[in-house]
Amino acid sequence: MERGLPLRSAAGENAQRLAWPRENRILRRAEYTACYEGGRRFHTEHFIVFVRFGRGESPAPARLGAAVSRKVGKAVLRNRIKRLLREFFRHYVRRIPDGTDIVVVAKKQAGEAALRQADVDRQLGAALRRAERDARHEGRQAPARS
RNA sequence: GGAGCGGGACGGAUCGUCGCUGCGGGCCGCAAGGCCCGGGGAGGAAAGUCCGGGCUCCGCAGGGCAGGACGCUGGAUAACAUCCAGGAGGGGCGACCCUCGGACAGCGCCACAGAAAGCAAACCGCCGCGCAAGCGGUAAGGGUGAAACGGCGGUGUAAGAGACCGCCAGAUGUCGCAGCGAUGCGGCAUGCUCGGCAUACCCCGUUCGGAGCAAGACCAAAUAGGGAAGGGGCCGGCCCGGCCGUACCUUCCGGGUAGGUUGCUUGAGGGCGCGGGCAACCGCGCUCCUAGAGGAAUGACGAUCGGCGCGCGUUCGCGCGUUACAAAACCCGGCUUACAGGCCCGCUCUCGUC
RNA sequence: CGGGAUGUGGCUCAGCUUGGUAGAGCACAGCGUUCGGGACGCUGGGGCCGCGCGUUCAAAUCGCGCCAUCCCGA
Repeated sequence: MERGLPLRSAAGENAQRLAWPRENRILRRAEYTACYEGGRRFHTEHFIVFVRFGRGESPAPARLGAAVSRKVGKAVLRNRIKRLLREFFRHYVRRIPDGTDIVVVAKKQAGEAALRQADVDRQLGAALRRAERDARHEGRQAPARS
């Protein structure tokens, strides 16, 4: 709440719920590509995070997309990493502005390390704070691009 | 006690908080949908995708060739490369394990060594004749090799040889008995003893149509159900044969969709009992319902108790570490591979004690 | 879901069809040449042929099962 991240609702009115329903997911390939090309990129120890503010549509909840390729590991491990990413998003979605798309790509090292939820929270939280700060620094409010 | 063989079943438990999903019920809403409650929610291999089927479409799924797969016998089964029972050969002290058509149908291969590697031959030898060179007779012995034309003993001979005899091993033919059969046991005859490799081609026998749930069906939306070029199309690759017929297919240009429902989980299904069968398995009766996602749900955090290992301790207990492999994607039957731990049953060998 | 290819010295590849000797180029080491280096010449070392089992007298080669990497089609 401090640190400048505004407290917004995830989807609809219920701001108290910590959920991750369908409209909060990035599904289409074109949306992923838009994030890769139009978003800011941040590297953490185990992930590459793309953040794109201000998607522009009127009902625009924040969304998350996870990309975990087969280089990372076998199916069980890949599923677990995706769930850890969703769990982070579920907890932090209230601090993310509406219309923000986040795509997280797992690096190969993510499979080799025994990740815990705390590790994911720390890395992605730091990346999001930097994205928010850079966006304010760049000019006006965060959703400046169109 | 130690070492081992075969088979079977399991593969953490409970609670709290926050989430996901589909089912049932209730409430709100014109609707899309939302909220609340209840009870479900990964595996023995879900894996690799190596076989076999079901199901769906190709109108029907025909004949031949090509190609693939399989390969002792009998049975089980929807089917199989699986399973059960048996046979033969090989390995192991043993429990037990492994392998399986055909080499007088053809085409081939057998390096090096060796005289000679497959049908006939003779390097050193041995024997006879000859002064010698050499000629002839031999295949017992030597040596080479993965493999060398049966083995042992005798008769015989110039020296030798199944040349002949006895026993043994094998081959071929034939007969009898047992068995559904693979095959086994036994008798007789022939001195026949002329190899191996088909997991290289091949031959014989059996078997196989193609695709695959992104199969397929329905609804909705969208576009001019557009233009150009080529090909008649379909029935696994080819041929025959058949069927359909102005549709269909391919490529390019320019556009438009790529949303929802269904298929989707009750099935060659699981458990128990009885009966048949050596068994695999089958039949009958009762009973149970046990994931259905869709860029893809079963997770995160915390607590307690377990299992195993190590240390302190050695009654209790305490601390630390560890708790595997691996994620359903239409569904079954198998195979193969991965796996922390422990559990049960039967059996073998060996050591010690009584 | 369906189909295909490749694993051989440090690197890039031959050899596999038709089984017996693993070879080439670059790289490496030594020597020569040069005042020295490069280039060049000569000599040399280096391989469990991805892993396991099988067939065979004998397997990089043939058969089966795994592992890894890469590429197509829907």
